[in-house]
Amino acid sequence: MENKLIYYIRKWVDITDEEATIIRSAFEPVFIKKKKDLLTPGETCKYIYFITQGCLRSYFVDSKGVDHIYQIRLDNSWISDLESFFSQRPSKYYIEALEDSQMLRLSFDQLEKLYDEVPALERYFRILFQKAYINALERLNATMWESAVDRYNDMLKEHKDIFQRVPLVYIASYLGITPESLSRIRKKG
Amino acid sequence: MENKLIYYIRKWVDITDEEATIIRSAFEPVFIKKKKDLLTPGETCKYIYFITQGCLRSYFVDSKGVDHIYQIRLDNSWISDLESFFSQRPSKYYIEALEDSQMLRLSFDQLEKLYDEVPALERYFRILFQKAYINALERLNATMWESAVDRYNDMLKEHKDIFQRVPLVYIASYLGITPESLSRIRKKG
DNA sequence: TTCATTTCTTAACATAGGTCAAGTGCCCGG
DNA sequence: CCGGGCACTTGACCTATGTTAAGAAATGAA
Repeated sequence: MENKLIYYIRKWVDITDEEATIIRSAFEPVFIKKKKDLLTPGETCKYIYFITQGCLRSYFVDSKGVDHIYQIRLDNSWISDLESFFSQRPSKYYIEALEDSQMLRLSFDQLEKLYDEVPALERYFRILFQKAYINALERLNATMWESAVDRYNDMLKEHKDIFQRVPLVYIASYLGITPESLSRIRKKG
Repeated sequence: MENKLIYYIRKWVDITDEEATIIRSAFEPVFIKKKKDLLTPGETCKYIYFITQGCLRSYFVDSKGVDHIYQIRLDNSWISDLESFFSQRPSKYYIEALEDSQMLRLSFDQLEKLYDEVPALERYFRILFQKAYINALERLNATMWESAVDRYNDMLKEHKDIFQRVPLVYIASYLGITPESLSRIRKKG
């Protein structure tokens, strides 16, 4: 399980076996049951999580009580509320398991320590955030300027795996539309 | 001019005077006239730019010939097409000066070299991308779930400086609406 | 100072997607 | 193996924002 993490880190940066050992020991395995929350609003996000198995969503609830999902993450990716995590201040978001999930978590202090001990890890996160940022801008452009139909088709093409594991209500929210609209889009396609 | 850059870097990471000197000498000053392009689609983005004075926009042109602006940047911030820059492949975007602008530019190779010579700079960019990513997600949530009126008011509050320097057509595009809509919103408010 | 261009506004009409309400099917816990 | 509540669909109607078209106001180059 920790080796999976090392495997994914090594896709982007070189780390020695000694460094790998240091990294492995800084993480702590955690398990969460479907429908349970990893984070709730008001709480400070103490960890970043590497998902080794499972599926989670991040969302906020508006004044009318409606969920708005901005992230759905599957195995071998990271999840957290970075805003809360890096500022160590209360979060606005929920993070909830959509399946029973296994993760490796790393605390804020451990991460700061690791950056000094293993500079390659700081490079890894630099690359990770860089890619995440580029991605977020792409998604921003798509939500601003593409129709719901196009966004749906793009998602079908690039994230078929999510469709096989996540109820359509959540996918609709992630796409920025209502379940009713998604249903109509699917009917035509 | 280079000192301004060092000043802004030191807001986030500690660097020695020696390191500052190395950094300064890796950048090259450039000037661009209003309405001129720093980057056009098809071209590979060879530099990241720190704006010391001026204002620029990043945008793409859709199949109907309409501009869609996703970034407006003023003095003391960075601009580039990171997707093209980091992959060193052709860009999809324009970057254009909205005012006569002065910048410091850093090439891809120079940056890679700097990361090794000055690890604190890699930390700086890790933090920069991290913040940019958090920001992009906030903006994504806003465009998905807030009305145009709310987004306009948020922007008025947080980027009043842009309103004083940039024509409303561009601000409308940045907000994801038409100039006509923005005009109506302003009439009421 | 003048003319051309760019910027901004207004109004009438069009449409994508939201809202509300109801109904079907099906999964899972007891 | 039953029953309640999710998950999904459908239809009628609504609204925010886009589209088209025109003109007024501001800016800037000659």
